[in-house]
Amino acid sequence: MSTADGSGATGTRERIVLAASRLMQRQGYDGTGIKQISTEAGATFGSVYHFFPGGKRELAVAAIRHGDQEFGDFLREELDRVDDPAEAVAACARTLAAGLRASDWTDGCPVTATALGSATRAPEIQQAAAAAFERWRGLVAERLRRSGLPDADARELAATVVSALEGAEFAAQVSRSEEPLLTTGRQLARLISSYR
Amino acid sequence: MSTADGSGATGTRERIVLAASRLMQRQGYDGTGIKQISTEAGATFGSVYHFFPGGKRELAVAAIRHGDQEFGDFLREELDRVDDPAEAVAACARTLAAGLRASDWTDGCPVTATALGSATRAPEIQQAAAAAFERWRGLVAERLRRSGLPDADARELAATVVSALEGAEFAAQVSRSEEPLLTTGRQLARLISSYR
DNA sequence: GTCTATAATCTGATAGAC
DNA sequence: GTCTATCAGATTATAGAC
Repeated sequence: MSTADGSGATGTRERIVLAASRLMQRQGYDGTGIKQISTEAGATFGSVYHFFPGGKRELAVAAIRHGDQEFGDFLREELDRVDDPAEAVAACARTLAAGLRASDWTDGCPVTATALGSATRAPEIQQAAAAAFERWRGLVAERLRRSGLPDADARELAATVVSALEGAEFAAQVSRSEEPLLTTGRQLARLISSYR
Repeated sequence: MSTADGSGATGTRERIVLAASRLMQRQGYDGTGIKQISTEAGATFGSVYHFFPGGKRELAVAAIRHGDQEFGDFLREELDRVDDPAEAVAACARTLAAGLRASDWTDGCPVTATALGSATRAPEIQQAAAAAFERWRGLVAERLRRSGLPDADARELAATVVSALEGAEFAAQVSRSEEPLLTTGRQLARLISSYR
């Protein structure tokens, strides 16, 4: 279900956000033009400014919020698949690695590329990215608490897991190799296991 | 000593590379113009193309190589300051956090921002970034081996340390908080200690 | 809501004088 | 090696017809 009303139909606004998210994920904020976004979305140039009067900045914030949702859903699903939380985090890393390879190393984190570089100029973008990281940390922490970890430990571990996965995904992307993600996943599992 | 010949004088070429590295670190590849680089370097527009006939791409590769050197030197120095390798990695994270705050959260990793987004279009840039990560992993692994860790463990840990520090630095940058780096540093220290 | 035309500006890159 | 002028194209954004 990709629409708000659940009808399955994709409105113009939604297609624009989706295209912006995908393109900025690969090319960054400054590397992606509004013209390219509108073309990819099958919308006209004017439609973009009709739905996003704030222009590129407003569109980037919407794209980051979309990536926030997307990666959050991934984390929730993947972490619930396996009983052992340490093994669940390692599985996350493996799935991310497979996805990265499947996209020929182009589709990294949907938030990182968009926020990096534009953050200093646009506070709204930086804040949207910060909110995404905060939410992801919360999701992982919740999962760890559910496994019996004390709140303080769960929060520390969650922050480490999100940061490490983020960095490993970028390392894997530029190295064009699954190794950094797989290795980091294994070591994160070991770290989590040490708390029990 | 910032010059190749050790004289201390800064040539035009070197000033251009330095300015490019700093600006791309903050604004990314596409967000940084050659005009801005030449102005910041105190050089003329034509000088840039005199030293870098390959244009912006060639300049970006030189900027990444400079960042590679810079962060490599930092790692080497910082890791040699403390005897215990686990504590040394935590100290690295603390120093990075302090530097990030001191720059008002603008100066993240000198390689990440430059490579992200431009990597798909320019293979030379992606390769330069991959080489940087590889070198950093080697430096950390060497330090861990020197502390008595078996080669296999040292390599796994080194890859994890570099990825995690990278991700934590970005998380700290967008969150405008030292917390992600400090937390990740503590947990990496715990992980390393668990190997002994 | 959709679409086109256009304004105003900026970009990377080149040529050539000094 | 330094500097300036300039080209051709792309960029964000706006105006207004339909």
